[in-house]
Amino acid sequence: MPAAATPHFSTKERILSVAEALFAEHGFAGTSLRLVTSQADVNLAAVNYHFGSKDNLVAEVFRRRMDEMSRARLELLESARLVEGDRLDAVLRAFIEPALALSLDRDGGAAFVRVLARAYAERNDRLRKFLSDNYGHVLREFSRAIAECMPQLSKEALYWRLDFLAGALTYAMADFGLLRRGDNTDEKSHCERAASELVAFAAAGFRAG
Amino acid sequence: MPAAATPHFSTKERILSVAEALFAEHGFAGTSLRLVTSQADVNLAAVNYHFGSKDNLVAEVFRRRMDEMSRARLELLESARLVEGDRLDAVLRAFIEPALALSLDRDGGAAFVRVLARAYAERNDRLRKFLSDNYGHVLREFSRAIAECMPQLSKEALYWRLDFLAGALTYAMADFGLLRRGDNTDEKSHCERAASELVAFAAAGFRAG
DNA sequence: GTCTATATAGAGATAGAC
DNA sequence: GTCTATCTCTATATAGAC
Repeated sequence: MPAAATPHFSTKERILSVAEALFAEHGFAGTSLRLVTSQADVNLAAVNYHFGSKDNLVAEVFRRRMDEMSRARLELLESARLVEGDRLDAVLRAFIEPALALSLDRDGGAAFVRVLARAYAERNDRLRKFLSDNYGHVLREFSRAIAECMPQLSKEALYWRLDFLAGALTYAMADFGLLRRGDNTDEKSHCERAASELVAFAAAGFRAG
Repeated sequence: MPAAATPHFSTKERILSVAEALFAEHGFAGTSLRLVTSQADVNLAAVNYHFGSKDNLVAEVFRRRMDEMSRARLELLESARLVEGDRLDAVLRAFIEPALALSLDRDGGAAFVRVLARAYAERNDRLRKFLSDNYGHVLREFSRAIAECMPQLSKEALYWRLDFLAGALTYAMADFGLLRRGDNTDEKSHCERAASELVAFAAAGFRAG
């Protein structure tokens, strides 16, 4: 499963894929470059050659997935704006489904969802600034779109509920649940169930009170 | 603010308080024992003397808060069972408010809420087993209580919604939001607002569809 | 119970040959 | 672009004096 088994990818790509999987499993600080390079079957010095530093490697792991996910979210959001009548469900699906798509992606997307959850927990200022600078506008777009669906909702309540949604989405997609679930369902239907449950849960939550 | 300023506490207590704050900020792997001992103003060897290992120190940081929080949750849950009519709001408050109380606690409880969020993101098997073994029964009690409030809800939907609640609670309490909020509210009302918003959001979510 | 000193290992980063 | 070798720093853990 590590990229060592796919030698047709460049050294740089192999490093990124292996780093993503290891960051998901051990965190950023808990993943050494030695572990990354040995699993990627490249030389230890290759990380610094291609990325300059461990911090830059972390940022590149994010950029590779977030650009695509943000594009997908904004595109679906545009479609949702065309929905007649009550658009809240469509807007929420536009936020949730690209994350679902990632977590169904064979090529490491599932690991990246866990990396995202790690990033939330990190107080690392450089990482937070990188994410906020590069992808904060996506959250702001959704904030605006939901506000248009729910004009009677106060700005504070809207922000809280967006936070609740982001937290629930990240946890559920990263499969951090502490209660055990039956293992007789395959990953695909598991994730699709999660997405539709979350859309229903969040839509009701946004419409509350 | 670090416990170095409170020398009336034992070495062991000072280590626990400082470790909690540093784990919240830098994570478990990102926090070295050297940083802990220097900020706690104790000798480097003291950690191994009092706790045996870094892993045991992590576990003790959890035990110190989780025992109390779990007791409070279960006690409030018992009270909620006495509520006439629709108990869902009371049950959810029993789950949410002890976390709120922690995050308002002056003596490091606020840091611990972030440590909890870290624990979710950790795939560390020892830590997950420790938490599941020692505190899993609390979640199971809440699962049962909510099922009693919502007998028409399928078991799968119940588990998903509990996951969404846990995720939303952890994120909101740990203040991980990426959208910026006004800073003109003090911490206490900020947290109380979070709790009441979350109770309303989650109650509507559980009642959905 | 607390200290110094150190054993042992592993980290990130870089220089310079190829 | 990739390698070996190594610098420098830091980590956890422990032994043994006080």
